[in-house]
Amino acid sequence: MAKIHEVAQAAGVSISTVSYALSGKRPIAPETRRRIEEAARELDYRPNAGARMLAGRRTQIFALTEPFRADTHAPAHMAFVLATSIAARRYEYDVLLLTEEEASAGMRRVASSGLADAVLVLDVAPDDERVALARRIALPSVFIGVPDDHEGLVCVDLDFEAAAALAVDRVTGLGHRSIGFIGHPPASYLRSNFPPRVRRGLELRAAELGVECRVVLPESDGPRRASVRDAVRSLIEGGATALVLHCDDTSHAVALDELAALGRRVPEDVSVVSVGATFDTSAFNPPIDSVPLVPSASCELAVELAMRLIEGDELPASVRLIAPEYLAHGSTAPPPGAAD
Amino acid sequence: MAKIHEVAQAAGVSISTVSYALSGKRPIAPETRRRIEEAARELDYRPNAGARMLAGRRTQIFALTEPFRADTHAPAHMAFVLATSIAARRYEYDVLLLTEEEASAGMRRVASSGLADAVLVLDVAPDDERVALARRIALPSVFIGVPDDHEGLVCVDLDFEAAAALAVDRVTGLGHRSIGFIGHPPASYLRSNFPPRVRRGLELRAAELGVECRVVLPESDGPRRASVRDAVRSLIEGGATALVLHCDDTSHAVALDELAALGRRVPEDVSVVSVGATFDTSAFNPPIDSVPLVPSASCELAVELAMRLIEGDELPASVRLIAPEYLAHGSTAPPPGAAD
DNA sequence: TTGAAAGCGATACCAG
DNA sequence: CTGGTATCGCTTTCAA
Repeated sequence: MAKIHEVAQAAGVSISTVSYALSGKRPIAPETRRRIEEAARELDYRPNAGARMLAGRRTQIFALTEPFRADTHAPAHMAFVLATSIAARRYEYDVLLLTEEEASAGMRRVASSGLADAVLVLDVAPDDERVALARRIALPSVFIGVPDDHEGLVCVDLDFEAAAALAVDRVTGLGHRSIGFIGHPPASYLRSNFPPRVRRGLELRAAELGVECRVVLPESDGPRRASVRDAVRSLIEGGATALVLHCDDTSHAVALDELAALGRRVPEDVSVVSVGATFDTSAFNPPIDSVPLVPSASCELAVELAMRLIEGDELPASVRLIAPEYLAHGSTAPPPGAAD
Repeated sequence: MAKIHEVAQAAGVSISTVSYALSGKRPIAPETRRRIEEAARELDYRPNAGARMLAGRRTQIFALTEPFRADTHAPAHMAFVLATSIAARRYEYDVLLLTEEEASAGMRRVASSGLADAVLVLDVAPDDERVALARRIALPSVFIGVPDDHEGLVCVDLDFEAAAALAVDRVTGLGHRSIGFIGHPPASYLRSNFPPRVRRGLELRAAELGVECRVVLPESDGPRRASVRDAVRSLIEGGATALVLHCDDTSHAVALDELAALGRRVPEDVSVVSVGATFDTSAFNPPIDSVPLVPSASCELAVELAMRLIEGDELPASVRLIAPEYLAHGSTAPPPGAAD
């Protein structure tokens, strides 16, 4: 824990010169800068965090609020936390965790104690209580996800509707006229904001294109994942030649397994596309086409917006939807019997 | 962001009195204290974090290092992070996240900038590089998990060997003479420190008691989780009347499913005990006895030890193993054909 | 291009 | 039981 004073002494300059040399906030003679940097390195000097916060009116910390809900999907959630942390480090920011009940009380606490410069809101619910809080506190905040009432907020998210539409476009373009959709469990459509958006995007585009579309929302637990299997079977037997999946990784695996059990090959007999997955769909057997939800994309944008808010930029409150991308892995083809 | 000065003014006292009243570090007249507390509440006053760190030489922050490894089990990991955060809040501490490459570089950074008062080390590998770091930095650290070389460190963990032994004791006490063990995938036994400890505890106690014990370490992915199913089948056909499980939740479900498929009832035909699970084994069908790994137990102890280190207590470097507990849920019974 | 010194907002010592 | 004030280590204005 060397202090700036020691660095100054070692380099034979004043402390203000050290500060400026290290922050780059004003020009320093090359030779002086060299001596300072060397001294700093030798002493393993880093500005004291507390002193910096106090004098610099910058904490270099983001508060990340994440209410681990009962139905939070752990792997996806972890990916977002990790992506946020990595994005933050690019700006020399650290991440402070606010969990559970603390996700709200903590926001207030952090705001009034000046522990963070901005709040990043994760795992957003449609009627999220953090919306009201974000409006009241002094800190800028960015939502990763879109609550129902988002007036005056800065939100970032994948354009889930466009993502679903992209999947529909793909298989429709290949000639499919009947699409089966396997979604999350029904309860998710009430608690989370994105499942309905995927569904809506799918149904809207299907209607626009005049293709048939059947939706099933199976429970994703239970013995042998029976309801996912049932869903696959009923959709296939109902004539679907393309399956669009928006569910967890295990349900993906079960669905593919059931297709195999039914003797349907992918993509020769059935085309399959995954929408909004955070896991690697190319690792399945066979690899599955995907319109993924990329945590780093959302989190990098969120962090960038947060930085601009911190710097005082007046960002227009708005929902920034990230354009989806289609990743082909060979799981789609024209439907069986299609004229080439 | 009210300051102490405003509170003092509102309450008609000096700022030092406000500070003392709020920190409780010296006696204050009841009436004075009342006025101060009211003023603080009305102004939503909280001491500025930076100023507090600087003047008080306490950051009220724990750094939590967690290198999201590729094979990190997300739900378990999340449970530990959450438990740590909750335990920390009991002492009015916040948690700063250090992930990825930052898990090491971040430790150094946080130590030399005085951003945290202590480091909590999660997801410990047998040959963890953070061990060497912990020895070099000025901050106290507590490991949640036990690295191979833990000399001079304070470590906290479940007594996995005792946990496994407890499971063996249970079924042996009921009359079982042949135990089947289904563990994590083989790779985990190299990368993590606890799977080998469970296995060792199991085999040791089985040997002591003179009961047969067969170990299978199935891959936990793959279509239909075939290797878990194979494991169950081969163990049962090999004569095992009791199954000890130390694997992820899905593998548990698959194993139970396979038992059902084989027509074996639990516990009438086969007894089942789970060891080291962080998930709720009573939610399976049927509910499964468990010697659980309780994140809150480990994390609360770790935080308590960290607090004592921060306060300057000279704790002896040591591995604190938490005694396991057996939770009965009705999945064990005497083996079929046992004389009552 | 550099230095001196005034804060930043608490804590805690020294007085009274 | 309460107040004044030095101090924490840095950033940043003001001056040279």
